[in-house]
Amino acid sequence: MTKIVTRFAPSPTGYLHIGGARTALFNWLFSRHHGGTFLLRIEDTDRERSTEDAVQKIFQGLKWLGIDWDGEPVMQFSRMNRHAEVAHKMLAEGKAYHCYCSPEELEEMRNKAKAEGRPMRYDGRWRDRDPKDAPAGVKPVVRFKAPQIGSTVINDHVQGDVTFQNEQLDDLIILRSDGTPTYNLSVVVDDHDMGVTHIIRGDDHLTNAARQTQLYIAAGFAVPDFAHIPLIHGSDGAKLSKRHGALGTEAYADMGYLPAAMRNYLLRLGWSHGDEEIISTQQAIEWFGLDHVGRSPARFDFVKLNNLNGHYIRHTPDDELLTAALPFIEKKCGLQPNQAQQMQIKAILPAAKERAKDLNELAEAFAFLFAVRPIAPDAAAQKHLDDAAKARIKTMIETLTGVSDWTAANTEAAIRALSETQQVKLGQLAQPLRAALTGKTVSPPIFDVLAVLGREETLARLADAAG
RNA sequence: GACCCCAUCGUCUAGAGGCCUAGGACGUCACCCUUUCACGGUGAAGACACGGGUUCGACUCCCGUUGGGGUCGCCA
Repeated sequence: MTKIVTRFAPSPTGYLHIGGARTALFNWLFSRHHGGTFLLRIEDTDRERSTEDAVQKIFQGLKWLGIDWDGEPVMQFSRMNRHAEVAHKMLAEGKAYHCYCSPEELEEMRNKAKAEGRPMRYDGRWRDRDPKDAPAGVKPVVRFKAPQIGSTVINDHVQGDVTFQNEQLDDLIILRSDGTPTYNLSVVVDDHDMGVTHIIRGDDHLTNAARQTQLYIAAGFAVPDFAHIPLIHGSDGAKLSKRHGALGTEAYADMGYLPAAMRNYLLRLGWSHGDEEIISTQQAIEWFGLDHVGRSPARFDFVKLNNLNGHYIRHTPDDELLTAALPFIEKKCGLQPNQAQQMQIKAILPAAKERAKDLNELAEAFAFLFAVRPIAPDAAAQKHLDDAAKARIKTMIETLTGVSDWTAANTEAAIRALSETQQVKLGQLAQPLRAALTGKTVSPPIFDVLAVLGREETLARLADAAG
């Protein structure tokens, strides 16, 4: 059995978007499952649109997701000469030819085809023409002499056998008039030279697969295995746009998603293993295969991502979670927590992480710790601070002042006792307490809040609220 | 428009002719837990797009219709 080689081949024209991330994940998982190799190739042949910044973003995005690649990334542009070499060989073998059509002529062909309701097909006017007819001063492109009869079939691991009639495919340009290779040629040559055995990529390349198959055959290369995975759609079923989540991975990092959650979400989008939902990366490597990749497009759903992210936040060990949350805490709380402050955060982290769907929410849960007195209650909290509540707070101050050993258990016991003697429900004491101490109606368990705030700060905040 | 692909609860999906009274997860609703919000627990509503075949028997196979998507560049 030959060693499996997969690759991810993005073009560096923007960020690593979510669809690309999933493609990379599938390739990575597939190669890791088979103990194979996963290569990275940057398709930077479009000099106009490719940027170094985008290359770095792709690297960072993959690293964030925890996807590592084998060896150095291949920069496609640097292999231009080799691509051209293959084209020239085809030319010499009569498998390709010079075409002297001007862009205007092509445009005309396109318009005519459109007007007649036909798809644009190059009509092959230079295919068998004598090179002596070449107009002077026109630099020709090189076109591939594609088979005109018969059919080309892709044995796709996801889509099954897909047959294209060769007459549907025209003679594509493999070398531009300036001598540079075009996409389909470059991809074929690179995938062959890199020894890629399995090409796993988006469904949008399915027609390219047919053209590329013809190229593989003409070049005398072995045709690799294909797996065209369905595209990811937006929540409305339409093409994934930015507002749907077609963002770069760094945007997801900023939104406070954990890489593990993202991996799990992306994995389940188009792939399944029975009823399994929470799947560790280790497990994914063990289970992943092309046979359970779905054939229909999936919609990107933030709600489910949030649920998964919440799960991973809850199950991340405190120390690890704190490290991940620190940048968010700095942003939300406006400070870099010192040692003592980190201790405070850690004290309520177990309670806070039960409540957060992302790292931003988690960080917000700590904001009350560092709020400066007097605390400004939000509108909802304000409602719990009416005159009756203030009176109760005054009583609670007296009660709490009597607590000698300031622990959550002791303050709770004191307040519970008070609720009984005063004949009020615990909630009527707890909510004003929460509002006065955190300025919010939602917080970690209130006696944990008292404990972490400490006696002095608690009493001071209560005094502020009592007016 | 031509070619190609797809079609199970709102969403992600299980399902390889009888195991399906169609399962799980998210979401929704109800109840329980409870100092808030969460978490957790229990339960409910909720789908095989439609029409023809094939078969003793179709969610599963075939054909068509409808709907959705992709591709039609000297971009990748």
